Amino acid sequence: MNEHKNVIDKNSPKPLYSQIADWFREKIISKEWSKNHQLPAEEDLAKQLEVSRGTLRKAISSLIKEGILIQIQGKGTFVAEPKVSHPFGQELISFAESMEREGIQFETKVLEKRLIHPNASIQKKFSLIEDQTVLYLKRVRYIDQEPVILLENYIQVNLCPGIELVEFERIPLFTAIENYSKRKIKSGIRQFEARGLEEEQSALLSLPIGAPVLYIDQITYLDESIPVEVSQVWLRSDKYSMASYLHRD
Amino acid sequence: MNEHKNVIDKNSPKPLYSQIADWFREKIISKEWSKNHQLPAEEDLAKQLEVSRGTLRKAISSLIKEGILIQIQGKGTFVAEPKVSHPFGQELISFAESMEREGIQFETKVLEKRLIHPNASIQKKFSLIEDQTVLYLKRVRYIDQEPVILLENYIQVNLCPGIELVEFERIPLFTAIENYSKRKIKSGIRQFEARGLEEEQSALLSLPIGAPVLYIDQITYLDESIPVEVSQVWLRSDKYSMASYLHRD
DNA sequence: GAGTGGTCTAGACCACTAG
DNA sequence: TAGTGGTCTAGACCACTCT
Repeated sequence: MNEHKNVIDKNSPKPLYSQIADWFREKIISKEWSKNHQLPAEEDLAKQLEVSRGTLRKAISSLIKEGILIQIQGKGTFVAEPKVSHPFGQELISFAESMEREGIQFETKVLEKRLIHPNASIQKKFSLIEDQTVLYLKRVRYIDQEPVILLENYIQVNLCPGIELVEFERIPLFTAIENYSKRKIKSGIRQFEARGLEEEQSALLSLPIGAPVLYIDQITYLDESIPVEVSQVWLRSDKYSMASYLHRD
Repeated sequence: MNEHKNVIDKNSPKPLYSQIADWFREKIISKEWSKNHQLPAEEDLAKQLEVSRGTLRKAISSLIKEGILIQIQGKGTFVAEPKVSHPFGQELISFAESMEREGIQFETKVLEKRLIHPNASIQKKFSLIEDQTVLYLKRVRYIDQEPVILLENYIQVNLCPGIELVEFERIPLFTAIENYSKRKIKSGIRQFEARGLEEEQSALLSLPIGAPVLYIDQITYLDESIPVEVSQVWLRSDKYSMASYLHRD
């Protein structure tokens, strides 16, 4: 009768809508549901999954924001055609998480990792009043042996004690922050600019000085608008351009 | 008893949650609710507005995505501190709409407006098979007499007949598309890159050749994933950088 | 008319925060 | 313990699409 029962665990602390969304993503990534596939009607699907229609709709809604599903009133719910790579719908995911989700192979090289006193600009972003130390991280990401992303991160160590010991070659920064702070990352702001490469950066990204790159300034927050991480990212947009799905209410 | 009754019109075709969201925006923009102001509890507010808590939460949720409100479990709902300018939360709004909402004065100069046969790259984005004509628009936007944005738009005229007569100096493109197509714009995709200016563009934006600018490639869709407009935008990110609020579920 | 998604309701219980 | 948001339910009715 109920072939999907096993995928939903009502006793898990993870919300049902989130479990359902994960299950949809799997179906779609595995091509079990390929593009333009029509999903069962909401009412039927809700019955099969033994959840209310509202819960199901919350799951669908998050995938619409990611650009993975589309809904047309009177017709149905369909798997969207993939339009672009590297989408960052509304969901705050790190570059590493994004690449992993897309199945892109990459390597991370840690150039620097040390505790520093941040300059005034970083302090301001953290709303720091006292002169506290933060963990400074400088990394380059390679795809197919080519350098594509240069990242500088500043992490509030007092919010995640012990994080300075993490091997950031393998562990995604967001994972480490959530583990060591024992809290969840809640939101973030990304600001997009275009910049010409300076000498030091140009060597690291194998591009000439002055070459235009996407520059992203990011602040990541825990609950209650507590800033936990500030980063500056230089991105070769010839190799990895970023895209956003937008919707009009 | 009920001081807010007048703001919600249950007979309007506009959904209640959307009316409530507009009402919140007004309260916040007018500073009646200033930053860090705590909103009444959801249950109380729902009673005052004579709507269900679910409807109220849907309105709040859209403002959270825009970065205007934050919610903290156990504490309450608060007006967020403005963090950046030019946010494009989840909402698909045009550059003109965005600037208007922020109260930025700008001027638009139309450099070209004519029907053309688009090249292969544009045709592909429209998924056009036949060789149809589209309306080509080339505009520059000035803020404080300085050129800041260069826009090239390609509009499917057969979806919005008559749109070629619009005075685009005054009328926002999205408004014109919705009026002439008699349909609503539903979604869009923006792809961000960094590019160096070419000669012609550099003259229009008053920047040297090769200067890095934000390049945004956008496709706008009506219902059912019908592409109605394709645009290429060059943006002086020293004058107008774009920011996105992101949230983690 | 039958089938779909879009909106809305009125509850219920849980998780978290603070005094 | 009281107050807050977070999740979930089981319905209802409406708007739209297709035949």
